[in-house]
Amino acid sequence: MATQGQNTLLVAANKLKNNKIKNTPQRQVILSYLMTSHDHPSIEMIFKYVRKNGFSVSLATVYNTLQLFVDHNLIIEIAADSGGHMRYDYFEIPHYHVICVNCNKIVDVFDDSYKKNEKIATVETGYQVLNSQYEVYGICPECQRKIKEKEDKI
Amino acid sequence: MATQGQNTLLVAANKLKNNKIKNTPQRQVILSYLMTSHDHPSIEMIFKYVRKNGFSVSLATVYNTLQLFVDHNLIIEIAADSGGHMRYDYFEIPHYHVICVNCNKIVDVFDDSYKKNEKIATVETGYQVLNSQYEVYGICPECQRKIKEKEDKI
DNA sequence: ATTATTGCAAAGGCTTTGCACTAAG
DNA sequence: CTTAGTGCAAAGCCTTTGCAATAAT
Repeated sequence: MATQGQNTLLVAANKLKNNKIKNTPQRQVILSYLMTSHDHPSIEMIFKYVRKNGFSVSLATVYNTLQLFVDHNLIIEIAADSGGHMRYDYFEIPHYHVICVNCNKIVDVFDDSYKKNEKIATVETGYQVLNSQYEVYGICPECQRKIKEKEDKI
Repeated sequence: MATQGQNTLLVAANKLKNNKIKNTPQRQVILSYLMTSHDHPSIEMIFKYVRKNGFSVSLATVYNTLQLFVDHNLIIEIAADSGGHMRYDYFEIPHYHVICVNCNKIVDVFDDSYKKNEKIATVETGYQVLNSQYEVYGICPECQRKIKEKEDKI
């Protein structure tokens, strides 16, 4: 988790301006974090990150800001991890998430073929489809190794 | 939401026995509800349903029981609806969910083609894939109608 | 100058926990 | 008979809310 560079803050500031969202330091930092990291952070991770980078924030502001970004379709909420926490992700390019059920690590797969199912869903249900999400659950390579080590000891 | 028939309770009881889960009235009713309804109920819906059918339950038991069923892969948790509540679904035949962002109504689509992406995910990430979920968000036909009526009035 | 955002602290709501009672195998 | 499940109430945790201070355009 590197310290926020000045330039990514400017990119975020521009994104806010384009979306007619009032610029505040908190919003810039939160958005730039979501844009540049692949952490898929939780509320708490975002809260800590902003403070670690020398900005003031309250949890209330983090909640407000994320809701605002979701409403503007800048980011998406990802289904709760196994601790029951929502995770957030900047969502410009369609992709899906592969989630480790052991350590909750989330990685992206940039393949939008899952979106094809939206057409089928429209026809089958009559719903006016707005978007869709695909999530894969499994065990990450690191946890596979750890589990194997444990088993070998027995 | 029809009253629970005796036979579906027996089916549920058998399912529990096959999974070596101790049979209790609460578990039978909850499982039979999930097996036969297409409600994709929330915790609260399940709680009310069980009491409405003349059985005693506490919320703690509902939470315990659902966790138990999830652990035994009898049911799945569906991502929170817009009220932030988890929804539960009996999951024997692969299918995905189409969720109304307005009224939270959930319908099934019995098409398992989304599962194909699991192979891609395995290759791309090295994760040992256990399962995957696909969710489509949109507006149900009924809400489309309601929204149209409102607009026509303006 | 005007309007929106921030942040604190308190309130709210959902979920979990501990423990005594009761039921299942 | 032994082990496990249920249910109540209390505790815990996350999220939301109200309002005064502050910052953005």
